[in-house]
Amino acid sequence: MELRQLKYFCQVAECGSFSEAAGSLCISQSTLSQQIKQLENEIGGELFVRDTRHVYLTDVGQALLPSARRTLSEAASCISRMRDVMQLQAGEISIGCTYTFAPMLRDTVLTFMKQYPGVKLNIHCHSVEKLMEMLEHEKIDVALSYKPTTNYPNIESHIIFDNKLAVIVSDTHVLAKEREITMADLEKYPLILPAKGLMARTIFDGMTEMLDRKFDVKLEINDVSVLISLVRASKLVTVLSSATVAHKTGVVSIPLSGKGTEMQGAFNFRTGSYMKGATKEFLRILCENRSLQMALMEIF
Amino acid sequence: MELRQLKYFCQVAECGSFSEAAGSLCISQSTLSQQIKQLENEIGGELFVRDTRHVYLTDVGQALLPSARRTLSEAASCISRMRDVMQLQAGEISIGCTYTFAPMLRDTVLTFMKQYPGVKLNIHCHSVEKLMEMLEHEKIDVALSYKPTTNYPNIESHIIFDNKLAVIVSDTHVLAKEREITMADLEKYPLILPAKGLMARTIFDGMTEMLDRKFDVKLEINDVSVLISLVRASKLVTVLSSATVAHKTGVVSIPLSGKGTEMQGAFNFRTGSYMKGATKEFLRILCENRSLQMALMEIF
DNA sequence: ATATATTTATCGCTGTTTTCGATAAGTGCT
DNA sequence: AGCACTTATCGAAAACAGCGATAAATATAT
Repeated sequence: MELRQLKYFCQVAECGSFSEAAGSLCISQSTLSQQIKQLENEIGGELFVRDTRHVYLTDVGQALLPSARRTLSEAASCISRMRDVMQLQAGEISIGCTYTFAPMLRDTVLTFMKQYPGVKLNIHCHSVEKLMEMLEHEKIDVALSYKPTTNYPNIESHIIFDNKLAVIVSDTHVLAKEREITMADLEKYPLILPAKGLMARTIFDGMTEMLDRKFDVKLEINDVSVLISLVRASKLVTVLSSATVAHKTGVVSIPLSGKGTEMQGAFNFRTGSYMKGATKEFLRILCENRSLQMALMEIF
Repeated sequence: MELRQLKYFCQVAECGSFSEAAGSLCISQSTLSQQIKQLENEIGGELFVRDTRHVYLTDVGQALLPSARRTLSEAASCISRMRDVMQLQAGEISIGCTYTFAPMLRDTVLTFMKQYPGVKLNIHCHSVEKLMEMLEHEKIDVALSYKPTTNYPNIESHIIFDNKLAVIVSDTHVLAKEREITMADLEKYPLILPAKGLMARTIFDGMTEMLDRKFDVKLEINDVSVLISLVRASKLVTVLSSATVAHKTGVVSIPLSGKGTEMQGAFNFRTGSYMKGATKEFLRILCENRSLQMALMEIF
């Protein structure tokens, strides 16, 4: 049994005539006769009673008709669903990002949802390590984060902006007016640090591990928003990528001198793997919006 | 797009491998590759991403998979529905009968329902004329009635028993003991007649139209049950086919002498037309039961 | 690094199937 | 009886599914 035969069958049932059905199907009447006969042979029963003037459905034919129509309609919906996905009118993508990157996604998400209302967007905020694992297991299609310092196999990173680790203080802090701050300067102030696992902390640790600095670390915390609000409301000092506080009020970021402060904003995806059309679109929109953020970046 | 290709596609998606899918489908891997490629060409998009080790669904493929499965399952249900109907495990038939015949159907209906619980039975009680019209318009598959006196084109009658018009009286009536009654005798008693349209009346009118009889008709009624109960409870006399009162108590039927008293019980169906398997079965059961009724018939 | 094994794609060929046009056969209508 | 219209059948041609062999690619093993 093939879809072609079901289509032929339904047409004959609708027309009540082989010749008329053959006409509207644009095939010869003989072909139609043969195909119906073949279907009947396969089933082992007659589908039509052929009066020389008309054609009637047998009880078996009557049983087949609604089922055949449903089958054809399901087949049609196969096509339309695929076309919808291809035209980005349907489907679903999952975007991963670090908590630091989440605020940057706002405009991209809004633009994407507006442009592709049929596509469902799933956003997962996690640590870089968790994101890389999710990428590997295909839980997400792409991950936005600072480029991981460790190398993950089968994962490729595409850098979208360069950033540097900076010192963050309240805008009323005595350091707020400085043009640049050294690691030595930092020893003089009470610190509050992002918890281990966050990229800023990883970079910071990388910078300090060769040195013999003694910092006055008062607190570690893994929530960047809370970290920033603590800094804003106190004389405490922290280090974060300058982009993280780009939109925040009440705090300022001051370049941190030294080597190894570079942090690269990137999207990460499975090497060689297929990327969904909708994901590509999301990234395209992200990169368009990026120019805005780049401008902000370049202030520092 | 054909069912074959959808089947292949689903198998590849399930196996995650062309070669393995080809094995379980009992076709060569090259054929499978070609068929999937053909499907992809028709759609205008890729369904799988071929890693040399594994095969992954693209977003289009992911969209197709559930739809394809539904389509295949609908196609399978086409087959099973038709098989059910062919094996008389599903379907529906409509039986027409006159009010006179309805009581005779009881046992047939019970046997049929027991034997074919999956088949729905519709029973329509109407006048012979209405039944013939319904037959013509395919509202019913077969009609049970006395063979119509007028000839309907395209309708064939198959006689299942012979019967005669009889005089019906209460078993306490003075005529109850008679062996035979003539038309002349009937003039001496008050009559109650079945209304015009009922077959017994048609026969009776046929017998009297050539004669110049003056009957004392007290009442006409088109409900046979009420007619019989009136006769049972009074000294009134009526005429009906003897079979009609075969099962009734309190009334007796006495042969009516004269010509043209013959009435033939028959099932009527469209000439040349296809008869559903379930209808044939219903009639077979009816005719088996008929032997019982024939025995009753032969009493008179 | 090289070889091996495994996987998918492609090519040429074969048998089958679909399709067509022509024709036969059947039946209602004039 | 003949016409008009239907479906079935036949033979030929085109299209297609399917196969085996082979190429190309790459992960795994050596």
